[in-house]
Amino acid sequence: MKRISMIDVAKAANVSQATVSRALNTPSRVSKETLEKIINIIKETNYIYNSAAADFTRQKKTLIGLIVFTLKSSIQTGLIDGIQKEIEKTNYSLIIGNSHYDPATEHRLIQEFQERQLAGIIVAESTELNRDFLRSVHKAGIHVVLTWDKNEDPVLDSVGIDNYKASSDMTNYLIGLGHRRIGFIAGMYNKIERVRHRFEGYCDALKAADIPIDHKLIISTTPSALNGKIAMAQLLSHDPDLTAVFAASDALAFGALSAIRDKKLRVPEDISICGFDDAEFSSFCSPSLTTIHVPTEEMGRCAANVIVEKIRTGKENQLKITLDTNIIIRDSCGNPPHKK
Amino acid sequence: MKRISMIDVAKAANVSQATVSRALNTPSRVSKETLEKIINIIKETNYIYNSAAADFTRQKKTLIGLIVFTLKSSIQTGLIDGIQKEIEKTNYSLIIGNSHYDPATEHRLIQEFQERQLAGIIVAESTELNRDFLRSVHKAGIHVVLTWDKNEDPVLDSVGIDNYKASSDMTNYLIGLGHRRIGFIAGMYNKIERVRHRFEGYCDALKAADIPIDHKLIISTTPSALNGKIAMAQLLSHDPDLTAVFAASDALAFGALSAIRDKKLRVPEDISICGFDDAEFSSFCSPSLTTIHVPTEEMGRCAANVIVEKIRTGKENQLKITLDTNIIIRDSCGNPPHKK
DNA sequence: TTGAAAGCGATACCAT
DNA sequence: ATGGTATCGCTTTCAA
Repeated sequence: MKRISMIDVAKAANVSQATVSRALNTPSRVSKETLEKIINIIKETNYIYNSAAADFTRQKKTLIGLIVFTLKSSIQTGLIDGIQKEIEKTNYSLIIGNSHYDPATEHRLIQEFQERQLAGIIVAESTELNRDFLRSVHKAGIHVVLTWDKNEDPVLDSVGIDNYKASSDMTNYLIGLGHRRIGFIAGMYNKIERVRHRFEGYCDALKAADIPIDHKLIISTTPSALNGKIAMAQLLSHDPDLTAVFAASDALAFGALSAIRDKKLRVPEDISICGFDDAEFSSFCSPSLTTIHVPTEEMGRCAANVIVEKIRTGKENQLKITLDTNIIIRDSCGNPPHKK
Repeated sequence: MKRISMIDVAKAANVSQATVSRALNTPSRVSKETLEKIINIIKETNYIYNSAAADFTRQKKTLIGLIVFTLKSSIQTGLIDGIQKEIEKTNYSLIIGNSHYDPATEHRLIQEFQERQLAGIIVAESTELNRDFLRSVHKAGIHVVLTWDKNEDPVLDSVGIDNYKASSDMTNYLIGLGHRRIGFIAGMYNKIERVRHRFEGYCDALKAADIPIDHKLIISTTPSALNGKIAMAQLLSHDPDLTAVFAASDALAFGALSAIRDKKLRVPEDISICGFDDAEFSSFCSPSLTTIHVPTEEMGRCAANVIVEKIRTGKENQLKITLDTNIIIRDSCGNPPHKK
């Protein structure tokens, strides 16, 4: 049993294939009777329109690709959700690739997306290693939007937040509370630009306050509650003078809280903790977490809108959008304990 | 500037297009010199292989669709991550649709996927309303795998867990601890099959223990920490006799813990709480959460493998796979307090 | 309003 | 090992 195609419908309706195509795409350009006849035949025959063939003929895909580092994070999920919500309003669909923090995988995904002739690619955090490649893809006519970080790329569009500033603001907040020995737990800042910017924000804020940077207080790890707990336990056992820790993601901060409880210390009386992201759980944990709110969903929506707009208009102007973040003060930070 | 196509490469290399195609797909069937020549030309000309056109010609797509109810849940994320990890080992790509709990949207997505000629569709929780449609899609040659629930569908494959049994086991555990007034907070069991099965498991366990079902103790809401908190606050203010609450998702349970803290009650001394899912945060919150471990990632991997296998072999045998769940006992459940 | 026909970019069968 | 060519299912110009 062969699959029914447009030509079969045309024959059955005694019209040309062109007319069937018009009936489906621009019904206003077909007479009422013909339209009705065609619609009926389609129903009778269970004809399924082949949008893949249409894309092929039109020489343009209706797919947009998204590349993320990981899917296991509420933060990425918020972004994806936002992107999805905007994309689904259009006739585009979203195709997702996961690079697992690996530049080579990311490269492969970009190439694959290019070969699939996608209309556009949103990259949540490309490593700088692939920037040249992305620029060449962009030059070849596929729209590219970088997201997550306020980005200096001279060619590519970007939609992100100012990770550096948010991080330095938060560090200053801790300094303002009186802390001098402030630990820092973060993702892999050697690999991920936005995390590096957070790290730089932390360092520069300390420098500006004449606090020396102590590398024993800095831990880089894969962001997860478990790793946050491990990192915090390590800091606590090595550094009795520590009075505050800035965890550059809420998942890490959440795990850190658990390590502190295990040591029978109190937050914020004995030690202050703050996070970065404003994940859903952060306002419900105990104590609730002081953190930086990141508008992940809005960021996703914005990135999606930018790329759809670019695809539709074909404009070449570069767009750089930076969304605001702000410190959400809750219960996990306070003044440092008095020296014993 | 026109895009370079295979025919251009062929001309430049003084061979036929067929040879270029062979060079790319089955290099062993091309002489060494020819192959080399072609490779060079490709590099020089920056030719990009058009896999969309190849899919079209071959009459089969290399895309697999996934439909989820929501992306905002670590549970869905685990599933997606698992699917992704297996899919990316193959030459298929994953395209994601979000139905937002809406059957009509789900219907639209299924249709869209069918029109895109996808090789297969994984549906994380279709509403039963769309089962007929899915069966027709399956009949039309697109492989379909249902996931999340042990499923009785007579035609479609499924990979899931036994939500009913897990839920009744957990309820029995609470009953075994001595609880008689057990609240239940869950997602929308009227709309989602797996949640309904959890609800039925709870009800049947109570019945079996001769505990009457009290609808004032049952709340249905959208799963999130916030809603869990709201629901728990409501239960606490209406029902002073309540000694335990079974939240049918960890996010709800997490919010419930927060509501209990606000009332200055202790867990588990005053009230026991258990969840469902075993989300990452559940072992790090305070108290750590007794819950049901769901192998989301494995479920995703398994669903992906099933669909890829079906696509490749074209086999028609129906597969029903049920993965095991188990109760993870942590610190949030205990015996009920003594009657005052 | 409708039809005829070219074309999109590859694959794959059949020859040579 | 290589080439010629029909073909996939649709869109789109040009004519009628």
